[in-house]
Amino acid sequence: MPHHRSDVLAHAVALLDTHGLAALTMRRLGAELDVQPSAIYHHFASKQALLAAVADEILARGARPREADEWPDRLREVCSELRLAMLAVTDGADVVATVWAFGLGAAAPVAELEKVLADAEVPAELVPVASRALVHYVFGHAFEEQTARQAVRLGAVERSLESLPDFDLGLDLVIDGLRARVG
Amino acid sequence: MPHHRSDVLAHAVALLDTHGLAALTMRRLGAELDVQPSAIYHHFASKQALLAAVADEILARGARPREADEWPDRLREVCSELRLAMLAVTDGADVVATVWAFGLGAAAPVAELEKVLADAEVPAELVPVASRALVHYVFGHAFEEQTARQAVRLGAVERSLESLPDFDLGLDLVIDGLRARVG
DNA sequence: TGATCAGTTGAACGGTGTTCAGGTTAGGGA
DNA sequence: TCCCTAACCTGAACACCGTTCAACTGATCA
Repeated sequence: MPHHRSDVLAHAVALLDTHGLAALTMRRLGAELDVQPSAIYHHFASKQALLAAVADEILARGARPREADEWPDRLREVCSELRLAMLAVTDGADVVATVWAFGLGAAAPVAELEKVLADAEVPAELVPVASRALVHYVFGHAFEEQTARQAVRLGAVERSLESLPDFDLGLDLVIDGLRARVG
Repeated sequence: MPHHRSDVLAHAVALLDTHGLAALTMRRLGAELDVQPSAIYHHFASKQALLAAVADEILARGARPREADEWPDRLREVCSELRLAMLAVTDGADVVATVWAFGLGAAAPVAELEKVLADAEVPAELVPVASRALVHYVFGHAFEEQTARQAVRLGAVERSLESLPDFDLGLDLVIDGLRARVG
């Protein structure tokens, strides 16, 4: 029974979530689809392209409505959505951050951050700086949180998760520094 | 002629710097040392352990004297040293950030950041938050800068490096947010 | 009926990290 | 001088990996 691109993508995300990034190989994904590994290349040009689609799918699944009016809360909304979307899937932060870093996808959140900043009275030269600082913080924090969470789950470490710094607190650090430069 | 652990490490850093992380293979490193790949396992338990040592070596080579008196400048010194150390070696940001994220090494800069913050009048619960926010920013910025730089050098992209956000500006964003919570 | 085309097969290529039993070689104590 | 120990290395193998390619299937549609 032939599969569509969306089937392959869905199985890839499921495999990632249940067994982690290390298990997301072309061979194993092929086995999951009852198909030879080479068949996947009919749907995705390379594993990188597949991972890019997986990253975008992770972000799409984590979409949430926008409600805030003020730009600081708007920034918090975007960053929080990004964080929760990545944390919702095993190794999601790793996949999304890597895909974004190589410019292969996952560009929507940064674009939205830049739009929010531009609509506020943030100086133009600060817009890329601030969006980068925010997204680096979110990626770094989510990756660290997810790694620690999985290390604890596997029993590798007993270090409690309470030692993880609070996400919103660090976010406010950047936002406050930004607020001091507006109006 | 037998090699020492330090020989292997030095060759690994040289290979990384001249040909990039993708070329840092046990087989290739063995060839560089005129030795079988398996010989390397006598000096390092795994490739991960080798990379951890490489990361620490990169940081050690980038050490610079401390001169600042005030804590904000002290934070700038530590972050700048970390950034320059990583940028000094091809794919250095990738290696150091990955090793740190998995808790295998490169812990010194974060420890120093935490010490500087603790010595200042920064509230105790803010110390881990702030050090994480700073280090995530430095890693993210350096990785992005290094990736873009190498893409340009390889002619893959002509996008100029001027579009890269200024490092110090983003750093001040965090430091200012921090300063607002002190004294 | 025949052509088209999305989807798949199965084998192969050239890599990767890692393991392991056994060999070599240099140095120091008896 | 002999022997032993420890450091270091060999060479082959194992179990994977991403990717390519010519050839095959099967449904859709003119």
